[in-house]
Amino acid sequence: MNNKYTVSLKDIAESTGVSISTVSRVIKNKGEISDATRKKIMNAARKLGYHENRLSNAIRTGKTGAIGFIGMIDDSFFRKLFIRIHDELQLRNYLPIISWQSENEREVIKRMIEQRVDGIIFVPYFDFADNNYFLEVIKRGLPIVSIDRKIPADIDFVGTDDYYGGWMMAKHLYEKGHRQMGFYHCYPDASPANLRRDGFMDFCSKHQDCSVELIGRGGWTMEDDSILVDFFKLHPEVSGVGTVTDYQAMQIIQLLGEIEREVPGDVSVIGFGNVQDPWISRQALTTFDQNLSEMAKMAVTMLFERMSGSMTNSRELRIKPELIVRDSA
Amino acid sequence: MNNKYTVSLKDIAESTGVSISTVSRVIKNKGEISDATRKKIMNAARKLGYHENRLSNAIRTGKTGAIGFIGMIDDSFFRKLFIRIHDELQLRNYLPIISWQSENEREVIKRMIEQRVDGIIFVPYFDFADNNYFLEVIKRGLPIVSIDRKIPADIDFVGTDDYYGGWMMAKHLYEKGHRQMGFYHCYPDASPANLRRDGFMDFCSKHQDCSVELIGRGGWTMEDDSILVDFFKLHPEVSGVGTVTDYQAMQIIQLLGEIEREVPGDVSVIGFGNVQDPWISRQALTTFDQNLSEMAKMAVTMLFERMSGSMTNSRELRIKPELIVRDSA
DNA sequence: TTTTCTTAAGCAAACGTTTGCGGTTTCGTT
DNA sequence: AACGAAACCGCAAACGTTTGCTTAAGAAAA
Repeated sequence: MNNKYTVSLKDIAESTGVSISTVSRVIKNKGEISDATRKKIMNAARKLGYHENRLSNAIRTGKTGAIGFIGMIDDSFFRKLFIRIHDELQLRNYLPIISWQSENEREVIKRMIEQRVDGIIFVPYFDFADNNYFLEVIKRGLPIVSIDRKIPADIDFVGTDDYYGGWMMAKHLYEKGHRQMGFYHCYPDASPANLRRDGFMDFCSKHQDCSVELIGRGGWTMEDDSILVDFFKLHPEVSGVGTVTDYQAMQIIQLLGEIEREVPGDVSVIGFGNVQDPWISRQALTTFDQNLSEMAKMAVTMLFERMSGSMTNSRELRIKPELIVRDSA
Repeated sequence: MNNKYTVSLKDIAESTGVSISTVSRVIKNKGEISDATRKKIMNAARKLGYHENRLSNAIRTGKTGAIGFIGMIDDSFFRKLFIRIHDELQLRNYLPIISWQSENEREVIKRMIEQRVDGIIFVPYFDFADNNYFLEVIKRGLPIVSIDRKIPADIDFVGTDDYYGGWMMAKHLYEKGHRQMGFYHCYPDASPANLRRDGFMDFCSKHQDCSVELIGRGGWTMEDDSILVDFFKLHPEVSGVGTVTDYQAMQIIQLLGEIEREVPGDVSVIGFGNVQDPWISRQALTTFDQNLSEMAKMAVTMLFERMSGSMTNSRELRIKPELIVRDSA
C-alpha cells in the first residue's frame, strides 16, 4: 500500500524489531509468544493504529467479507428490506456493497464480481428478461439469492406467498359480509402483484355469491384520480376493495372521502405491505404484513448456506403474509 | 483464491500456454503483443469468464474502488441523498459500502478501514459527541467528508444553509402578510433543525411588527396531536407556521383541517425538504428544496479531491435551499 | 556472414497476510 | 556436563496482479 494512512504488520515488525510472522501471531492470537514481545507488539499496534487488512486475507482465502446487494431502495418496501438485511449481515460481521442500475443489472453484477463479493442478494426491479449473463455467472457458482420477485433462473428465492395473501384478502372481506368486490391492480409487469390479484380473483370465483371487478390501469402510483371515480360511478355496489400496496389503499381511501363514501362504513379497503410510515395517514389501515425481518433473515441464512457450499438444489421459500386488522376493513 | 468460480490470469495463462505477464498485458492492453496471442488470450478469457480482480490490485495500489457510506437511510431525506451519491460514485466506477450503527459509529468506521475503503462519506445520525476514535482516524489521513450535520472535527463538510432557509421561511410568510408566526420545532439535538429555527426566529426579531411563538416538544414525529391543538387554542392569532420537515408540515395541515382551520386560508404552513413522496399528501406543499443532487455531487467531488491528495485545509460548503411556492403558503 | 535493431514474451519482485516447517534459545533433569 | 524438551520466533511460499528488466528470435542493415 502506498497510502500513508494504512499500517501493515511490516510497520509494526520494523518498529519493534521482530519478524512479520511474530506480529501476525500476536494479532491473531495464535502460536506461542512470550509475554514480553506480546506486550511490545500490542503496544506498537495500538500506537500505530493497526487495522486488519481484509484485502490481503481475501486474496488468500477468497473471502472478502462483503456481500453484494443489487436492488433499488427507493421504495419503502425495498428500503426496509435492505435495512434488515444489513442488520443480519452486521451480526455476521459482513458488510453490504449496494448498487443498482435502471436498464439492466449486467454491469452491476460484473462490477461486484470484480470486487469479489462473497455472495449476492438480488432484488429484481423488473421481471427479469435478459438473463444470459446472469445464468453464466450462476453457473460458475457465485452464491446468489433473489428476493420478492422470481426470475427465470435456477437460483434460491425468498419472497411473500402473494397468492395466499390475495386469497386471504378476499376471504377477509367476504367474512365481513362483502359480496361485491373490486381489486385495484396497476402493475402489469410485476409478478408479486399478479399473484395477489390471482389469489383475490380465485377466491371470488370459488364463491358463487361473490362478484369481483378489476379496477385500474397504469403505473406504480395512481396519478389519474378519474380511474377510481369512474369505477365507482359504474359500480356503486362495490363495497370491498383489495389493493396491491398500502399507498394505493391510502390514495383510494382519500379519494373515497372526496366522493363522499365513508371507509369502512360504505366501502372497506385493504392494503398490502404494512408500510406504516408515520405520515402515511391518520386512518389506521387494514393490511397484510410481509414479515420483512423473517424474509431478510431467511435470505441471508440461505445465502450463507450456499456460500458454505452445503446446499446443492435451489430452494424457493414463500413467507405467508399476516392479516393486520385495523380500521379500514 | 480457492473459490472454484473465480478465474485468474493464471488460469488463462495455463489454458493458453503463455505466461501470466503476457495475459495481463493483453487484458490491460499494454505492451506489445502479437495479434495471434492476443486473440488466443482474449478468446480464453471470454470462454473462462474472466473478471478483473480488484483485490489484488488494491493490495498493490492501495485503491479498492470502494467508498464507505456511513448513515442510516431510514429517513426519506437520507435515502434520497444516498441514492444520488450512489449515482455519482457509479459514474466514477466506484462502489458504495454502506453501514450504520445506532449507538456509535466507531465499530462501523473500524470495519470499513479493515475493508480498506478509499474514502468515507459520513452522515451523522446524532450530533456527534464521542469523536476520539474519529479524530485518530482522520489524523492518519483517511479521506472523509461529512454531510448535513457538522461534527466537532476538522473535516470537509457539505450541507444545507439551514439558517438561511429558516430566515427565508419567515421572510416568505412575512411578505405574504403574516405577522403572527409559529415555529414547530421538535429536534432538540439536531443542529440543522436548530439552525433553521434560529434563522426563523432571528428574522422575526428583526421586525418589530412581527411576533413568533415556538410550538412543540418531543421527538421526530408528532405523536401527540394535543401539542398543536393546545397551541392553537392558546394562540388563535397565529397565521403563519414554519416547520423543520415536510412530514411535520403535512401532519400540521391535516390536524388544522380537523380543528376547522383552512390552509392556506386561515393558516399558512411551510415545510422543509421538498420530499415529494407521491403519497405524502394531496395538498401541494410550499417548502424548501435542499438540492440533494448538488449536495451529493459536491460531497463526492470533495471526497475525490481529498483522495487525490490535492486539498489540505478542510472546507465547509452550505448549499442554499430554494423556496418552492405551492398551495400551502 | 556478422552486427544491430525490433518485436514478442518471460522472469521476478512487490503489495499484506497466514502458516507449516525449521531453527535457536532457555531451562530442567540426569 | 550433557542431553532433551519445551518455548519462542524467523523463513519462505502462496494468493492475483502489474511492470521494469531481461531474454529470445527473427529481420534488416552492414
